[in-house]
Amino acid sequence: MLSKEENILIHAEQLFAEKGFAATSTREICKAANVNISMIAYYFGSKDKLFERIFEYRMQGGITYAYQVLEMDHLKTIDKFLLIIDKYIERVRTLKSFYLILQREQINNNNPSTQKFIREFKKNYLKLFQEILNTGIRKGEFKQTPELAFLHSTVTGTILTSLNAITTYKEFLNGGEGFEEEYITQLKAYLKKILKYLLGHEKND
Amino acid sequence: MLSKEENILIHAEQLFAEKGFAATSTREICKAANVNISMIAYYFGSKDKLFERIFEYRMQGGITYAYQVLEMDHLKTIDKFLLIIDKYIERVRTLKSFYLILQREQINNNNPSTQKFIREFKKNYLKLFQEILNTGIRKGEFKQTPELAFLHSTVTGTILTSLNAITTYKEFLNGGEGFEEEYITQLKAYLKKILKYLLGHEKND
Amino acid sequence: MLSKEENILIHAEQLFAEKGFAATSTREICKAANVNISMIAYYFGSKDKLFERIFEYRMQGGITYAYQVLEMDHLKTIDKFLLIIDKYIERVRTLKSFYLILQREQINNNNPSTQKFIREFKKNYLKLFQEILNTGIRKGEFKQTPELAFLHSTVTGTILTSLNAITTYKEFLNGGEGFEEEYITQLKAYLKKILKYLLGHEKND
Amino acid sequence: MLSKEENILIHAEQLFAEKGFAATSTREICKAANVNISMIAYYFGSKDKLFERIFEYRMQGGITYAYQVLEMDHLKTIDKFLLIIDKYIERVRTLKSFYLILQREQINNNNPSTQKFIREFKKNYLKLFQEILNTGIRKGEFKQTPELAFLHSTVTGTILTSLNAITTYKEFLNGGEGFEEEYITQLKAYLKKILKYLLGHEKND
DNA sequence: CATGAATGAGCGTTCATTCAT
DNA sequence: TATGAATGAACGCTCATTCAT
Repeated sequence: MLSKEENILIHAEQLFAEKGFAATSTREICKAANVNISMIAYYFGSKDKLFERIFEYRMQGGITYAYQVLEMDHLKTIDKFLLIIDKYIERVRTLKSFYLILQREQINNNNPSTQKFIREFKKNYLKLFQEILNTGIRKGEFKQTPELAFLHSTVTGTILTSLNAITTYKEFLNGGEGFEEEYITQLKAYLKKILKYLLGHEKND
Repeated sequence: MLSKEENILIHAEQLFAEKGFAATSTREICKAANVNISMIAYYFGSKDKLFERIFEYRMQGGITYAYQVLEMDHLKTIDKFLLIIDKYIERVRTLKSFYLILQREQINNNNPSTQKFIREFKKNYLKLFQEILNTGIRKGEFKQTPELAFLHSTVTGTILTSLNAITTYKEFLNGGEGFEEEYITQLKAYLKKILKYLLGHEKND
Repeated sequence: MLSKEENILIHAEQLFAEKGFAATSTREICKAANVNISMIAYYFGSKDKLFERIFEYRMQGGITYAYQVLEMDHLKTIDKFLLIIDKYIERVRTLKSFYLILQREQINNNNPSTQKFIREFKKNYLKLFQEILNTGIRKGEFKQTPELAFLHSTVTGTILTSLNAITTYKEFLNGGEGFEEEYITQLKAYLKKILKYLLGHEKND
Repeated sequence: MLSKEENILIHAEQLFAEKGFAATSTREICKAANVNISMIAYYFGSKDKLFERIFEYRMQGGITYAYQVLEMDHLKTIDKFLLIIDKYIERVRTLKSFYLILQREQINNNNPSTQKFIREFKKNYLKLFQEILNTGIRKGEFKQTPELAFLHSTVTGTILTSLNAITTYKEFLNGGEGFEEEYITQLKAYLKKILKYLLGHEKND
């Protein structure tokens, strides 16, 4: 059972994802959440702070799983990387609305308080990627490393773009029942292939 | 010399790019364009129609260059592809504001009239890519083709993500004077490498 | 030690004095009094009733001292009058906040319940003044009496205006330490002089 | 014929006078002035600025008449003073609403922008009074001068208090038709008497 | 003679748009 | 293919108050 506060948060997130922050009115959110118009001020202080709270709520613990994976000593570095990417894909799919907001905020640059979050978030991912590359190189598993910025752009760009456009692609390709799951499986395989190539990893599957 | 109408269009585009459609007021646009407050209604009918007009204005002839390239018979298919991508990168950089709007609108799904444009735009690119792949395969230049959706996601995702985040990357990498041009050159080389690999193209540079 | 109820009362009085009734929120009062937000409804019923209660609280026994003075048979009537005025000045200074509220309410005429209080209060003072004048005339101490309304206006008008503006005057006259006490002493002497003149009282000091 | 702007101004002044600034809503003002709810923002920018504009509108040229009187060389100083006071009384009666607002603002001290006006206004009056006193003394017409602050308090305090309370006094004194005009005449005579006494002026009427 | 979450009306203001010229 | 005054709906938010505990 959701608390009233979380209830507002979830509905706000969904509407912000669909329409954007400015185009979503507090009245709309409250109507969707079936709460009184003054509850946003009551629980969050303001519309802006509600927006920030969504970021706090969704970003906490976002990257911790990745570091747990890094410590799994029985795995090869490439598999750690692929596992982290799988996890990232799952996260984007689960927190679909939030990742739409996140992408939009990366395009905007007029909300200082969320920019701070996003910048930190992005730098954490860049550090993580760097660490993986270093490990792979040190262990002799990776023969080369591409420019970090481009590797990151390809991984996140491919994942987000392909997930965003899934319905367009489905339509273009006349996909039917079960399209999405098959699509995700293929996406993972596709990324695996690209990464192995980019990192100069020996092929063994 | 810009016509009054174009003058409004350009300023509107810039503001929409910076702040989003809903967060930009018509007053703001008119102030920026230094025109009377009722000029938007006068020239475009409404704020919504002004927005659509930006799409019409910027999207016309967007893909025609690509088809001219396709007809350059002296070029190898892979080089045609790379030329088209280079041209696309230039276009994104030149029409920076518009591509920010475009990306945001791809995330939104609440503006039917622009969705129509975007969907058409995207399908045109998918068709173009398909055509290139077919040609390359037919001529024996490409040994394999990845799933169209993923290829498209990687190309546009990598380009847009890396261009959007250029300042973040510059900061993260402590880049100085001339960073951007070097960055673009490297991006093109990086994409060339990935594409050649994905298409099973023989290495010759 | 103040009761919780009085605690609210005192803080409300101070805030109403500083900002006016309408501009002071119940939240503000409760915060200042460090009590729960529903305590005003609990103790007083409503914000309006709290305001009325301040009037009841401060006006009770306001004029009783004056009637005690009237019975001091060893005093000359003029001295009774001056004693009452001194006492009034002290009262205005002690209940500074309340007298600010009172003055403002005399200007307003949109609060029926406080208007009732004020009208009664003012009439009591007019009656008191009338009684003093009658006594003085009867005893042959006063040779003349000015129009009651004007006498009252001069006494209260001079006192309240000069006390309200004390900081402005201090600034205008470059007053230093001890300015206020000296100012009050002079004010009393000034009023004494005027009253003796207006009442045709023989000078003897 | 009033301009729309002045129309709003006059109705706002009246409502502010009756109920105070905070207790008067912009909707109320617009309803009274029979204009659209957004006209306040349109003409004045905000409710606060409308309030300030009332001050600018009413205070301009407030004291100029007094200085014209000062230059009437055929008049005795005491008559100049009395003429200025008569003019002041007329002004208070004509701009009744504004003087109610003014008095309330003198009690409040939480509106910096009007405080500035009022402080200046008051200091101008104090200077004027000072000038009159100096002239009277220099010419030998005045034998003494009371403390400026008290003289000012008595003059303005008596006038404003007696004018504010006119209905209360009328009620208390069972006044009928023509009460007010008679009351004003008596007030002027009363002030004349007090002033002559306070200034040590020879009696000649 | 207490609490604090919750309410809904109303606040000042901004919005895209319309209208008379 | 112009103007700017004017409109009324909607905005985010604050208000005094209520209600279940």
